Amino acid sequence: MPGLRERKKQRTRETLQREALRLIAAQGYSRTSVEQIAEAAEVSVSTFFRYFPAKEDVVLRDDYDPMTAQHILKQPAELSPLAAVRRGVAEALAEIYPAERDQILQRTRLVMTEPDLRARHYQELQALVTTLAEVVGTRAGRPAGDPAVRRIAAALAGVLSVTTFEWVEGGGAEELPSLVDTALAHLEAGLPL
Amino acid sequence: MPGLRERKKQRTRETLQREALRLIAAQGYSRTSVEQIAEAAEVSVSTFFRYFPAKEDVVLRDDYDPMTAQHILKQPAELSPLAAVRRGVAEALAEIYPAERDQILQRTRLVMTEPDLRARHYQELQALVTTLAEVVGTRAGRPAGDPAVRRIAAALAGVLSVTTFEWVEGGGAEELPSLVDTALAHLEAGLPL
Amino acid sequence: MPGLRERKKQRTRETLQREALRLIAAQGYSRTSVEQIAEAAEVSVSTFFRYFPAKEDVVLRDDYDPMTAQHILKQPAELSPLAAVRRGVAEALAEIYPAERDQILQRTRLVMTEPDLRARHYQELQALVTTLAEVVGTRAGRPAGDPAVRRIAAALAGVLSVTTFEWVEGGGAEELPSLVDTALAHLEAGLPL
Amino acid sequence: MPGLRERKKQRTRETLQREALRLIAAQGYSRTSVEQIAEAAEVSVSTFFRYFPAKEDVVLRDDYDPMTAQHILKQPAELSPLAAVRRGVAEALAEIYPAERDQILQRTRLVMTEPDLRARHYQELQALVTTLAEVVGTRAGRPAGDPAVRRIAAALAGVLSVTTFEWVEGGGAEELPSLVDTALAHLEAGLPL
DNA sequence: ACATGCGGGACTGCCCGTTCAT
DNA sequence: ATGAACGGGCAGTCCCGCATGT
Repeated sequence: MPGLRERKKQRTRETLQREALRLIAAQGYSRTSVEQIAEAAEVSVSTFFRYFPAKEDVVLRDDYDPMTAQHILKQPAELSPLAAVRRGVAEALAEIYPAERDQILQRTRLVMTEPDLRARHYQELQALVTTLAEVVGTRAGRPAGDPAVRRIAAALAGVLSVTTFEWVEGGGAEELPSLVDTALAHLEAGLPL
Repeated sequence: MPGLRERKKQRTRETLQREALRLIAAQGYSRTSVEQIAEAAEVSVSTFFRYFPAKEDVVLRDDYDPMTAQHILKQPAELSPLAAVRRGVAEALAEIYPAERDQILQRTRLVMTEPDLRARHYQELQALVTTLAEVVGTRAGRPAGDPAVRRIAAALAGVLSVTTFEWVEGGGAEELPSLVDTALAHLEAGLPL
Repeated sequence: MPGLRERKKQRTRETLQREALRLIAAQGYSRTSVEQIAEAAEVSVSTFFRYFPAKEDVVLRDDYDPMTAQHILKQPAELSPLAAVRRGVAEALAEIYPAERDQILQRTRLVMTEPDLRARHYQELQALVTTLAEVVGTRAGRPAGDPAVRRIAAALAGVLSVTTFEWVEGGGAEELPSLVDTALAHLEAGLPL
Repeated sequence: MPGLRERKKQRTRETLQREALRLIAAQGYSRTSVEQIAEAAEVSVSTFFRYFPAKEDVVLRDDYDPMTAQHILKQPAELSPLAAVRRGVAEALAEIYPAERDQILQRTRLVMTEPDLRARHYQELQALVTTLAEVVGTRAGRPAGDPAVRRIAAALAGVLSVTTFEWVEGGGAEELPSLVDTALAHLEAGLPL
C-alpha cells in the first residue's frame, strides 16, 4: 500500500495534467504558459518541472508502449514478426481503446497541430522503435541491435504513426483498431500498391 | 546569374554555417549560443534568425530530399514503388555521397547526440514521408493522401532513418550506399527475419 | 552629441538604479526581487539583466576606478608610488566626494550588511588591484604583472577597503578624505604601530 | 576520542568533499550541480546543505587561519607586528605545506577560475583580516578594531592573497613558502620599488 | 533525527515583434 | 527598404530555505 506521500504525488501529477489539458483545449498549447498551468493546479512552477521535465510531457505522457510490448510477447512463437505485432497491437488496443478513445483523439489532434509536440512525438516514435526491436528480437532469438530487426521495428513504427494520423484526419469516423489492422495487414503483404 | 546582393546573402549564410559548425565542434551544440555564433560571423542575432528560422537549422539545412525525389521520378514506370525508390535513392547517393560523406557523417553524429537536433530530425523525417508519398503517388496515379501510399512512404522513411543511424554507429566503416541498398532490398522482400 | 537612442538607454539605466535603491532602502536587499525592480522601472525582467548582468550590479555600478587612475598618472614622476597614489586619490575624492557623499555612504552601508554584495565588493577590489598595478607599473616603467608592483597594489587596495568600512562604521562622522589620507600616510610610513 | 556518531559524520563530510572535487575536476565547477554531488556521495541534497552551508564551501573549507594565528601569537614580543606575522606564517606553512601542497594548488586554481568561488574567496579574505587584526592587536595591547591595527591586517591579507595567485600562475614552479617570505619581507621594508 | 517535497528567486538562452538608422 | 538594435516573454536549470512527513 502506498504511503500518504506517494498518494499525494499521484494526485499532484493528475491535477497538473488535467488542468493543463483543460487550459490547452481552451487557449491552445503555445498560448498556455507553464506558469498558468502551475497556478491552476495550485503549485509552483518549479514543482511543475519536477513532475514533467518539459512542457510537452504534460501532454504526451502515457504508458502504452510497455503494455503493447507485453501483448506481443504473449503471441505464439510460430507467428512471423509482423503477424505477432499485428495481433499484439490489436489486443492492446482492445484493452485501452474503449475507455480512452476520446482522450487519445484529443491529444493526438494536439500533437499533429503544435510543432513542439510534433517534434516530441517523433522522439517518442524513436522509443517505440527501440521497444519493438527488443520485442521482435527476443521472439526471434536475435539481439535488438540487429539491423534487420531494427528495420522491421522502424517500418512498423512508421506505419503505425501514419495510421494514427489518418485516423485523426478522418475525424475518428473509422475506428482506430480497424485502421491499424488494415495497415499492418498491408505491411505484412509487402506493401503492394 | 545571381546579382551582387544575392551573392552577399549566400556568403553570409555560409559564414554563419561555417562558424556555427566550428564552435559546435569545439564546445558542443547546447553550450554554443546563437549569440556566440552571430558574433563569430560578425552579424547581429536578429540577422542569424533571418537566415535560419531556428538554431537547429544551421546544422540541419540541406537539399537532399527534392533531389532524391527527382531521381525516383525518373525511374521506368514498370518498376514497383519500392523498387523505384531503391534505385532512385541509389542514384541520388551516387551523386551526393562522394563529395559530402564526411560532412554528413559529422552532422548526423551531432543529430544523434543532441536531443534538440534529434527532435528536429524527426520533423524532417515527416517531411521526407510527405515527399515520398507525393512521388510514389504520382508514379502510381494515386493521390499523395491515399493511406496505402502514405504507409509505403512511412515505412521507407523509417527504414532509411534507422539505416543512417546504423551507418554512424558503425563509425562509417561500411559505406552508406551499400547499407541503404541492403536495407531497401530487405523491405522489398517483405522484411523477412 | 549622443543620439536619441543613447539617451534613452541612459535614462533606462538610471531609472532602474534609482528604483532599485529606493526599494532596497525600504525593504532590504534580499527581500527585494529583480521582478519588483523591473516592475517599478516599467521594464521587463530580461531588460533588467541586459543592463545589469547580475542583481548586485545595480547597487555596485560606478566609475570611480578609472577616474582615480587618471589622477594618479598625472602626479609628478619623482614621487614614490605610495606618495603618488596618496595624492591622486586625494584629488579624485575632491572631485567626487562633495556631490556624491550621501549616496556612497548609503551604498557602502548596504555592501557591508548584505553578504551577496559583500562578496561582489571583494571582486571589485580585485579589479582595483589590477587598475592600481597598471598605474603603478606604468609610472615605474615596470609591467603590471611584476610581483612587487602587484604587492603594492594589493596592500593599497586592502588599506583603502578597510578605511572605507571604518568611515561607514563611524557613521560618517569623520570625513572619508581625511581618513583615507591618514591611512595612506600610515602605509607610506611602513605601517608602524 | 570521537564517538561512533562523530566518526560517521566525518566520513560523510569527506565523502562529499572527495566526490565533489572529483566531479568538478571532470566537468568544471559550474557544470557540476549539488544534486550530482549528493547523488555521488549517496546522500540527499538537504544533507549536503547540512554539512556545507553553500555549494562553494565544499571546495573552500579549510582550517588554516586559526592555526596560523597560533603560530603568530607564539612569536617573541619584541618583534614588530609585520616581523611576527612573517615568522608565524612561515612556521604555519612549514607545518601544512609539505603534505597538502598539491591539494592547495588544485583548489586555488579553481578559485581563480570560477567566478563564484572567487567571490567567496574574497569573503574569506575578510575573515583573515579580522583574524590578523585580533592577533596583531593582542600582541600590541590594542583593540582589534583600532584603525591602525586593521590597516596592517588588511595590507597583509592583500599581499598574501596576491602572492598565492602569483604562485598558482607560475604553475607552482617556485614554492609558496619562499614566495610568501619574499613578499612579507617586501612589505616589512615599506614596499619600495 | 533525517530525508523528502515544495516554493521561490536568480539567471540563461531562444525567439519574436517593433522601432530606429541607413 | 534593408539591416541592426532593443525590449519582451517564456522555458528551463540551479541554489537554497522552510515545512512536512517517516
